[in-house]
Amino acid sequence: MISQEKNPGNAATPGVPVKMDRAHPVTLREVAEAAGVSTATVSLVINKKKNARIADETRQRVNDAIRQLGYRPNAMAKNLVSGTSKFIGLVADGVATTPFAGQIIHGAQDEAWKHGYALLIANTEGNLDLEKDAIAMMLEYKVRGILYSTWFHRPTAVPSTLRESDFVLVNCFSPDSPSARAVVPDEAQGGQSATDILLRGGHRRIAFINTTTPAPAKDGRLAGYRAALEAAGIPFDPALVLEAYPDQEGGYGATAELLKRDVSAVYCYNDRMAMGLYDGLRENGLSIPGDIAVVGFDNQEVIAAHLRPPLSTVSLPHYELGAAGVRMLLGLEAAPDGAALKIECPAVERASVAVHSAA
Amino acid sequence: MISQEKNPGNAATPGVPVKMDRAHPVTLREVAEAAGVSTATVSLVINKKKNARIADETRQRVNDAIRQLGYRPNAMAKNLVSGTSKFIGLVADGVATTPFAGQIIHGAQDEAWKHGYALLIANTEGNLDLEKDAIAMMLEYKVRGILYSTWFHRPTAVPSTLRESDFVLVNCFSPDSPSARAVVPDEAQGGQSATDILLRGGHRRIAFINTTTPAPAKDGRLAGYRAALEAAGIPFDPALVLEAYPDQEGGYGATAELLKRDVSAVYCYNDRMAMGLYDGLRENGLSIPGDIAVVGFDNQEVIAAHLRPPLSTVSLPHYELGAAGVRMLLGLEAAPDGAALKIECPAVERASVAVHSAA
DNA sequence: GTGAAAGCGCTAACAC
DNA sequence: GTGTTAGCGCTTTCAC
Repeated sequence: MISQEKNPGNAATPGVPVKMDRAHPVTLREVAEAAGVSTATVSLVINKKKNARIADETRQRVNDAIRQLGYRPNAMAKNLVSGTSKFIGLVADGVATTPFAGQIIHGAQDEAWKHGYALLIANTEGNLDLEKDAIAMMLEYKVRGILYSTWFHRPTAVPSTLRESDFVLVNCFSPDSPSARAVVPDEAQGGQSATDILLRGGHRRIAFINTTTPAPAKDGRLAGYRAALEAAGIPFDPALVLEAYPDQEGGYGATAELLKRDVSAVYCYNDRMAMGLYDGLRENGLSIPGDIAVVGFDNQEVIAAHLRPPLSTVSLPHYELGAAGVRMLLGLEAAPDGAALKIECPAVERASVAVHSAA
Repeated sequence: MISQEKNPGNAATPGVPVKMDRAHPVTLREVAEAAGVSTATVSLVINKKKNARIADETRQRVNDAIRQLGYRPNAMAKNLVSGTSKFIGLVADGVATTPFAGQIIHGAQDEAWKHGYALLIANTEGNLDLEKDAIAMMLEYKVRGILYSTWFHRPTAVPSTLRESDFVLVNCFSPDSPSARAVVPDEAQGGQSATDILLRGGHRRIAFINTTTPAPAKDGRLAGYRAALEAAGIPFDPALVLEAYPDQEGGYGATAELLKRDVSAVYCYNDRMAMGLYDGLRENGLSIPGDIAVVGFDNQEVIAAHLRPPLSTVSLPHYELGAAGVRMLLGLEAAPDGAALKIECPAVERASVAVHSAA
């Protein structure tokens, strides 16, 4: 066991609060005694109450005592009195696990903090018992509300205990209780933006390598592709839509099929597929974007920004998802139509699509 | 504003706890009244006190009342009484931001949970004011202790307020206060393991592309490389150590220099460099691992596992760092020598090094 | 201007 | 076996 003093050498540093190393932390009552006033007065000073008619001299004495003793308010006591805590819970099925989705935590934490709330997190890794316990814990801490988030965009069931509190679904939605508030990425708009990058590059025959796995993203990204084509007056050709497993190997494996399609550009379901496709294309002696232009989806930084050439793609707005979740929870924002709030997936243009020489 | 009832249709579902939609949640006192016993009895039943001599029939009535009313204990009140909370704070300078370091949160959360603690997190993004506020908040919530973590392994200063609580440095260490408990990755062992993979592959002339940026990792990984060589009886040749910026571009850019060295294997400071090097090698018509074997460091999943060929590397144990941090904080584990606890960086062998045909 | 006192929801002595 | 009661540290009327 390592010995570790809590306040080494404070006594030797004049002017610095000297916190006694007592078992019990300094209480408001002790501050009051030290300042020779009542606890009520100290409370008023601390909370800077508007109509607090406190003599400047008194206020001064109290503040001195606070500094002297190194007083820290006890948030538990505070919350007990007020009945509500300043916590927002975040239960995640794996956002901490997966690389970029940690941004949901980040966005939620920033936004929560901005409004004076602290984040209480729980990673359930999909374990339902754990999830139940996590929610119970948050309920017991009287959280202001709970953000229930999934690491990839998908439908989900709302755990019944979640209803004992305010809650917002983040990156997921509940088909069973459509009235539940939710915030999700706008997959269709993203798919359209991705396709638009290619369209702006002058391409007309554009393939889409979709995923084989069913998901809102699969449908949404395809819908966006079709919408973009339609807006550009290009007829949809089902033959140009391939499917593959959504990772590097899938993208690589789709190369041969793709090359039979005689296209000048490809939009991949995600960046990982694009990464695999890069390899496949290269092996066939094709250059990007010269011979074929490529866009991905997700903007998975480690990959997209550093492939050669850097990959144009569309960003999955995890940070915004977390932040918007908090705002919805706090009633600062709502979906216009009462359905899920859709967050934009912004295009990120890099070098995998040549700039169109305006012909 | 969306209307959202908290307990839709409960009244229609017999057998399910009917939680009134009252402003005030159900209290222990109300449970006591409903069950016709005193609050003390209810408290005893809830906390399953060992020496609680409660009639089975009474216990039954209490439990029924609890279920009936949908009672949830108020953790704030509980903690107020006990004086300590069941929180562990985690302040991070960016673990939620960077891809894989979110695992620190994950590991800490799992381990904390295992011991009955909840995680209170704060991402400071390096902002010192925010950091101070975050620590203050945690102190006010009377956390059991604080994990102070950095997103990459580095020396750090210990904020003075941190000393008001128990704390453990995670993924960082304090040169100024060596007595502060800390847990860090074992870079030297990792470097040695990485080099060993190559050695076992039968390689003798092994280059090391180190980073240009000063960091414990830079020194440690080099030391490990030298130790492995020495253990294998291979003299250290400074000419085989190159330096480059630690990303894809850096690795790619180092290709030319590397090829002048006439080596059969390369150990890269990190996976991103290895990824860039793959491109460089390929452009020079060299195959991996046939012409040249490569190992990386970090085991950045999205990259390492999906390059072609998949990259052999060494894992940065972020999850373990977080978990060990919690254990140290709780006094369940300590560094043997009182210095920083070093966590192993396990080798992850994939296909970028050929298996040695035992000659 | 400031203090006394009630009470937030719970636990733990100590009665009976 | 079970009830009474005194706080935990704080906020908040309401007196003075």
